[in-house]
Amino acid sequence: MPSFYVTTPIYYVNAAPHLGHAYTTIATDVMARHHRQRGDDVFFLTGTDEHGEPVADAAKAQGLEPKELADRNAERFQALMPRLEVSNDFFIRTSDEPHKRRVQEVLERVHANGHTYKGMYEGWYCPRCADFKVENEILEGNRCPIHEIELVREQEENWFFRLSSFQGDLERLYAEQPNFVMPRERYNEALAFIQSGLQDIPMSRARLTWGVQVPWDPGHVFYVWFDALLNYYTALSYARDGQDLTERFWPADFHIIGKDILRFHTVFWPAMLMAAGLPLPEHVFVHGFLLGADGRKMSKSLGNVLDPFQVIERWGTDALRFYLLRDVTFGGDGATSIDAVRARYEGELANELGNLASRTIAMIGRYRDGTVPSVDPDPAVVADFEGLVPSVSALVDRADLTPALEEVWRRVRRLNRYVEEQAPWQLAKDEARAAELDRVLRTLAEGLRVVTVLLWPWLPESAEKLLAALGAQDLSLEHARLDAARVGSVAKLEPLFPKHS
RNA sequence: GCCGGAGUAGCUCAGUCGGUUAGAGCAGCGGAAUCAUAAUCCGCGUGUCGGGGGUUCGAGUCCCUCCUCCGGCACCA
Repeated sequence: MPSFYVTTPIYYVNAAPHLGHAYTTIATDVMARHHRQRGDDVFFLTGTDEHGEPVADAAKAQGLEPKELADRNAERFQALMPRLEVSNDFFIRTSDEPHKRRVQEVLERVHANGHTYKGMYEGWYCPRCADFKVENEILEGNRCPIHEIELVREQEENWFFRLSSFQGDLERLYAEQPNFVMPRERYNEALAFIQSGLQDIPMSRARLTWGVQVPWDPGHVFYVWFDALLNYYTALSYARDGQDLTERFWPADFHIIGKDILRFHTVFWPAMLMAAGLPLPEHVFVHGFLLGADGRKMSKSLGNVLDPFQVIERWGTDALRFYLLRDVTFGGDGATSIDAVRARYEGELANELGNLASRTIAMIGRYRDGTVPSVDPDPAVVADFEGLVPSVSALVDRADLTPALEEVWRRVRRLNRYVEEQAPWQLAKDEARAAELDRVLRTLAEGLRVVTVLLWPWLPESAEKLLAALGAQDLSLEHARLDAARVGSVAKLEPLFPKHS
């Protein structure tokens, strides 16, 4: 049984969950569910990133300990998962003790392998924040973005990671594994960055305590990215009590990320693993940004933000999942709006799929008392479904989730067309054509079942409801064929995607 | 400035290695049907494929150049 290990980024607990978090998580969930249907041994990880200065600062501002703030916000992210119908196998928090111990082990190895050194970091420092500021956040006149006071030039002794020494190895990795970073344009972007020359990066902070302690120099904590990236590796060691899943699942098949964190995942992360002597993930897939209806970046001040919870309340979680992966090609940027959600919901989920289910079940009920005739399906439709499963699988393997969905949806449309072509209500009037009607109903029942099984990763809730009505709950792709004859009798079903809600 | 991306029908976009008359969905107009959540199905597009130049028997698809827009430019998570 092939294993499949897929991850979302871990979400920084300084912000509240929003559409962007939902988007990445849903996409990753679709991949995980699809692989489970294939019978793969799947592990799907998500979680929260909790260390670092922003959390420490925010906690201080609210009069809390960092851990208290992290607990509070991590809970909100954990609560998000069931609301999105997300089927993660574990939820990691970087404040977990086993995570911290494992981070120390791995980075101790990086240190022992000679990839670190003590150096001097010099930068603009805010005495009030007790922290360094980076060039692009500094205000005009060299002032702190928070306190607006003048910054001073200061130095701090830090541990550095010899990123520069991995330039050749990284270039080789990119040459040998052209699918290490996908899609192509992101590969180009990452490679261009590598080729432009890599500098060593600080890997510890001396002035901060909210983090993972550097084992060989306890006055320091690791810079948060070193601790955060390692979650993908550490989680496997303690996600299941008394079991270490590392051998079974490492290296990861896919890290799904947004383009805002490209550099960390496509450059620092593989270098870090190389330095620790660990195998590298197969693929980092970088998706785009969801934009406002006006095609601009979503922002509260522009008022163009799509609220995922509003969508869920009005149309349900499946509608959100479907919309996000249907209307915006996964990988690229795309505009989003509540009107577009409604259009997809009514035009496709309700009118096409929902109505196909209603008319199919109703006709089997009306003409055959709810029992699907035991005859062979129509060869013409069988032919149109030929190769569907392999082609969807191949697309999901490349994280082409939008074309994969389109591939299935074409069959939904095919079935509605089939109803019109055959006009079962005409056949029903003529006893002599009973065999034809039998075949049409069988074809529709199985066709509906097959598309529903294939749609399950995108529409888990509705698909399960529909399959229950068809009395065929088997989700495995092995039986996603028209001739599998799984549907025996059908049960009445309320509209799957009601309108006016 | 440098790097990456985008510019294709009213709207949103797809176009893999360059190859038959450039596609889909939506919206619009016309029609058919009545099993169904009045849901479906069929028909209807004279698009300078951002501008210009080049390579080629042949370019939306490769090269050069220009224009417009978006994003990134490392110690911010």
